[in-house]
Amino acid sequence: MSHTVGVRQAQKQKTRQALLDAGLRLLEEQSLSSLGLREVTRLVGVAPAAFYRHFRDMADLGVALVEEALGSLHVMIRAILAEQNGDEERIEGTVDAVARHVRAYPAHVRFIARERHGGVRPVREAIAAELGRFVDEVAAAFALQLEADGWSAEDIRMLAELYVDHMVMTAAAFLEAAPDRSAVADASASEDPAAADRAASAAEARIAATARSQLRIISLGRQHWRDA
Amino acid sequence: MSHTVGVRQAQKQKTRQALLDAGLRLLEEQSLSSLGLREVTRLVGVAPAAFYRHFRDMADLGVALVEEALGSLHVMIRAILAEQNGDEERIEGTVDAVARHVRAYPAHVRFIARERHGGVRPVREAIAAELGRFVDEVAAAFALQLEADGWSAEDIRMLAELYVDHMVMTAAAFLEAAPDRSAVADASASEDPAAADRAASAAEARIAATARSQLRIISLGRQHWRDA
DNA sequence: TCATTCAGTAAACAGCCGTTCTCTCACTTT
DNA sequence: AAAGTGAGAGAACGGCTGTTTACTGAATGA
Repeated sequence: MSHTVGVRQAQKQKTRQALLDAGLRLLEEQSLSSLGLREVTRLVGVAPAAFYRHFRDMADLGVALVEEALGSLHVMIRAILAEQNGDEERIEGTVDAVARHVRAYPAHVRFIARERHGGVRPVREAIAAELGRFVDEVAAAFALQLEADGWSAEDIRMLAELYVDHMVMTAAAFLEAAPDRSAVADASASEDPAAADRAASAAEARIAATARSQLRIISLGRQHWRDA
Repeated sequence: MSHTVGVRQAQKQKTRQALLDAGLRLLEEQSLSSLGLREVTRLVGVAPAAFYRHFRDMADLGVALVEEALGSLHVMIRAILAEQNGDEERIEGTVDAVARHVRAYPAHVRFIARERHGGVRPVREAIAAELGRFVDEVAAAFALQLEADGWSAEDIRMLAELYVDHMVMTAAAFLEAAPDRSAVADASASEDPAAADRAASAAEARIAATARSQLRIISLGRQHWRDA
C-alpha cells in the first residue's frame, strides 16, 4: 500500500534493530568489550560482513545502545518531575518509577550500569554525556523551587547529581534483586519457582524501603541546607 | 640466610603476584570478561600453561584481585572512622582520604568500579560481599552515636549504605578526572603537560567540592532524621 | 524499461584464543 | 645421597575471531 519512505530503508532499519536487540541480549551475561561481532550476527541470522552496513565496530553499536537505553529513561524522569505533590509523594513516585522501569527494561538498565565504568571509552563518554543531560533536567526542575530559597546554581546542580546518582544506584540494586533464571536456581535449592519469586520480590521490597529512606535523608538535608 | 618458608613457595607467590599485577594493568583499558589468559602470561613473560598453576581461570584471578583491591580500602575506612572530630572535619577527612586513595591505587579503584556491575558473576559477588563488610563496619561505627539517638539497626545500615555508595561514586568520579596520558592528549590540543595537569587538578577540586557538599546534605538529613 | 544503488551473501585470510600434553630440572624431603 | 615434588617450558590441537574480497539480486529512480 503506502510506501512509507522506501521498502529498502525499512528493511535496513529492521536488521539494524535486530542487531541492537541481539547485542543487548548477549550483553546481559558479558561486557561490551568481550562481545564479538560474529556472536551478534550469528544470533540475528545474518552474515558477519553485514554488520558493517550498520556499525563501524562494536563500540559504535554500544553508543547506539546508550541512546536507545537512555532515551526511554528520559520519559520516566519527566513523568516524575511533572508531579507537583509533596516531598513524601515525590519520593514514593520516584522509587516506584525506578522499580517499574527496571522491570520493564532490565537489559537496558543492566547495560547502562555495566558500561558506565566499562572498558569501552566511547560508550563511557556517551553514558556520561547522557547522564549529564539528566542532571541538567533535574537541576532545572529543582531550580524553580530552590532558587527562591537562595540556592546557588552550583548547589542546585550538586543536589541534582546526588539524586541522579542515587537513582542509578537504586536501579542497579533492583537488578541484582531480580536475578535471571540461573541465579534463582542457585539461590533456592528447591525447584519451586513460586518460592523464588517470593524471595525476589521480598528483596525488591527491602531495596525500595532503603531507597525511600535514603531519599528522605537527602530531602531532609535539602530542607535544612540554608542553615549553613 | 633465613629460609623464609621455602625458596620454592616464595618464587611461586612472586609469579602469582606478577600475574595479578599484569592483569590489573591490562584491566585499565578493558573489562575482565575480555581479558585473555595469554595476554596476561605474555606480559609477565611466562608460558600460558603456567597460568593454571595459580588460577583456575580468569574469574578466579578476578576474585583474587577483588581481595587485593578492597583489602587496602579497609585500612582507609578504619582511618576515617577513627577520627572523633566534628561533622565538618569528618567530611573533609573522608573526601581527602578518598582522593588520596584514588591517587595511590588508581588501578585498584578502577577495577572495582568497573567490575562491580561487570560481566563476571563470581567477581560481582565477591565485590558485593566485600562492600557489604564495609557497610557493616561503617554501620558499627555509627551505631555508637546513633543508637543513643533512637535509631533502629535497619536505619543505621541504610545510612551506612548511603555513605559507602557515595564513597564509591566519588572515587569513580575522581578517576575520570585524572585521565591517563592518551586522554590528556585528547583533552588539550596543546602539547603542554603542565596545562593538562592544571586542568586535571581543577576537575579534581570541583569533584571534591561537590562530594563535600553532598556529604553535608546527608549529614544534615541525618541530624534531622528523628523529626519524622 | 533500463541502468543504478546497495543490503546482505559466501568464502577465504591470517591471527589469536584456551586447553592439554609431555618434559625438564631446581628445590625439598627422607 | 637418593627419591620425590611441582613450577614452569614448549609444542601442538581445534576452534573462534575481525576483516576483506567479489558476488547476487531486489528495490530504486530516470
